[in-house]
Amino acid sequence: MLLTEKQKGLIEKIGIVTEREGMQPAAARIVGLLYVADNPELTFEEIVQALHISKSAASNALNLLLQTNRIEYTTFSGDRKRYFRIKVANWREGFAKKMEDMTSFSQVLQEVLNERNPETVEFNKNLAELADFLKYVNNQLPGLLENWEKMRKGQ
Amino acid sequence: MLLTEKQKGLIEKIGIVTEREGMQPAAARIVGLLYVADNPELTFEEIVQALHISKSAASNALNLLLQTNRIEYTTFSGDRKRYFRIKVANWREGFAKKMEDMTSFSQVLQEVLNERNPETVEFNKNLAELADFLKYVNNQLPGLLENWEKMRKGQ
DNA sequence: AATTTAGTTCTCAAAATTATGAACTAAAGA
DNA sequence: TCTTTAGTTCATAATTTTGAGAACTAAATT
Repeated sequence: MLLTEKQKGLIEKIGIVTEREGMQPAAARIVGLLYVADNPELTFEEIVQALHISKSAASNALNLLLQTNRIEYTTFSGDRKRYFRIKVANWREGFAKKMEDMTSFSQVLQEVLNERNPETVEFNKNLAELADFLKYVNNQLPGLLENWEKMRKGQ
Repeated sequence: MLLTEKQKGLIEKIGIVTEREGMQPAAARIVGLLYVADNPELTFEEIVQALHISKSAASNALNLLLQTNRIEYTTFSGDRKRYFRIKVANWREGFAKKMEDMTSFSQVLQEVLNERNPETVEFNKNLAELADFLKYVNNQLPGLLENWEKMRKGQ
């Protein structure tokens, strides 16, 4: 596979963002590659060769990405290879996941609040505010998604 | 400082969330401690003792947290100690930061889109959708914050 | 049955991250 | 000026993470 310098740069950029989200380096590069490559369906070998990583690194990273639902693959009859691709149509799920994380953090804050020394009034007030805001955002986000869908259709 | 089992558990929970956000372990536990401790203003030594970490670990972690604007400290005249506390009133800033991250990812996706093979129509469509949604959410979130403030005042 | 091949697993090494403890600094107080 | 103390820095140790390469597996092909 041929990658332009521009493409390599973008893979790096996406890789860095994805790493910051907690992905390991090899997996993060694979994500970048699958976003950028001319053909969005790549085989195991193409990935290994494009990123200059070992088969074991590729195998581990691909399985991790499959487990975390960030990629998927298809096969074709009479061809043993798997064709991996980013689940880009899947971003709604990823979005939902982030919301869950937020909710659960809000709940931890609520728990903290229940345990807190009641004498630290100002501090507790701020904490309660934060917990409440997180809850609010969480409630509002699904509506935001709906509105966006509507707006799209409207156009 | 005396910590109940419940408090220790909460420090751990917050620590794990904070680590997942990219903080190093010691810093993440300090964050947890400052949320949970009865007194939300702790000295260097109290932190060292409460978390059983070395002075150097505490020093590094506290400076990291100061730099990233997650904590601050006050001093009192005639007392050389610094009293560290979570910038919990500061969550709006943290929120803004997350939004920026989102925007910049949306921009990377836009760049990817500009470079993409135009023949992969479906893929490109999904990508464009994602980029557009991120942009949309970004535009809407400030209004969400405003509405929340209004709602608060209204109550 | 032997071979090819897509991918996995295992062992181990390299690299990066994190933490320790001791020595040090600098301001304050005696 | 000597001592105390809050915090820093440095060398280095421990731990974790990551990746390589070779051996292996299992299905398909010959």
